[in-house]
Amino acid sequence: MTSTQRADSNTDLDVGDLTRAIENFNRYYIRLPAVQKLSFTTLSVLDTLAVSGPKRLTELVTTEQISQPGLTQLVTRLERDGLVERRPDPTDGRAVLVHITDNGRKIGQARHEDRGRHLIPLIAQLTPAERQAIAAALPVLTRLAELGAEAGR
Amino acid sequence: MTSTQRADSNTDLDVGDLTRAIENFNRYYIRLPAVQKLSFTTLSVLDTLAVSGPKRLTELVTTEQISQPGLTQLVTRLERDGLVERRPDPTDGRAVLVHITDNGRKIGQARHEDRGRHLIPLIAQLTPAERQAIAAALPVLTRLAELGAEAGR
DNA sequence: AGCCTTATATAAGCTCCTGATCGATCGCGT
DNA sequence: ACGCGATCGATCAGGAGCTTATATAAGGCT
Repeated sequence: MTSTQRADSNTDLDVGDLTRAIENFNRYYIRLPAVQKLSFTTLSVLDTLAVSGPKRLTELVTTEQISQPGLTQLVTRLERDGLVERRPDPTDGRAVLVHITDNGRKIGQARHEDRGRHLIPLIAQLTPAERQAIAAALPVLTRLAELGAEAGR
Repeated sequence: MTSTQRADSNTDLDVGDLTRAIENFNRYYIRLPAVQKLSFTTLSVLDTLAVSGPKRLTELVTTEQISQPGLTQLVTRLERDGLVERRPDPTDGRAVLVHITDNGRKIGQARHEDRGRHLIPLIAQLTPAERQAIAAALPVLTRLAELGAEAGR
């Protein structure tokens, strides 16, 4: 296990170490049994709407990795299931604003809480120092994600 | 945003904070543009084989979230594309051992390296202290994943 | 008004998944 | 050694969800 990429020569954070750790963790985390079987794209759209508020279809197309017709169909299914609502955009007669409903929000929350429930017994097995290390890193991880989101625009 | 679940009353690591940070990061990380369009399941199987070595179909069925017929078909496609090989299990005439090929390994490696490449400029924007915090947490994150993998058995 | 552009919807076709079922092989009890 | 239930993997029919190509409708410029 040797690391090949260095972000900066005078730091001890190795990119290879980071991606490896993230992927190790996700290998476990992502495969946690799903409460409700929903496709990755579906969850991604609901998550985006929950975080960023109502969006046009075209806006969603740019953030989600799906074609525009695919998204139209997905939103139709989500609307049928009562997870989102289509509302006309008052400022543009062509556009549609997709709003998440309370039920739609619950989907993401339930998954979030369920995953938390799985992690509790694992965290209990860590030493206080280990818990401290993770806790200290979390804000930075979020900041990294924000930097990434900005870079993507 | 208040946290509701505490793993332990005398630690500062909150489960809600952890899942939220992980999900924030993944929201960015998972949506990095894919070099090659492959389904989530496909990548998951290749990853499992790369990490754990040759496996029976039935073993894979338990770790991947897919049905047995679905896996048989997936392995058939992967074999057609030269990413895995089916070999008979010498100890069991019914079983088949799925081996990953060099080309199959390259898929995961390419994605891994590509994601690292995306992270480098982000990491460069962090302060040394922030980098330090992440670096210190990585081994713990990996340990958490290991604990989770054990608990899942 | 005419025409190009933008936003969404529809249509046809393909890929990949699921449940049901089948043939082959294993391992165990007698 | 034989028979029988259990296990392993494959096949098949059907369906969900994606893609590309194209249609419809509204915006906006000249």
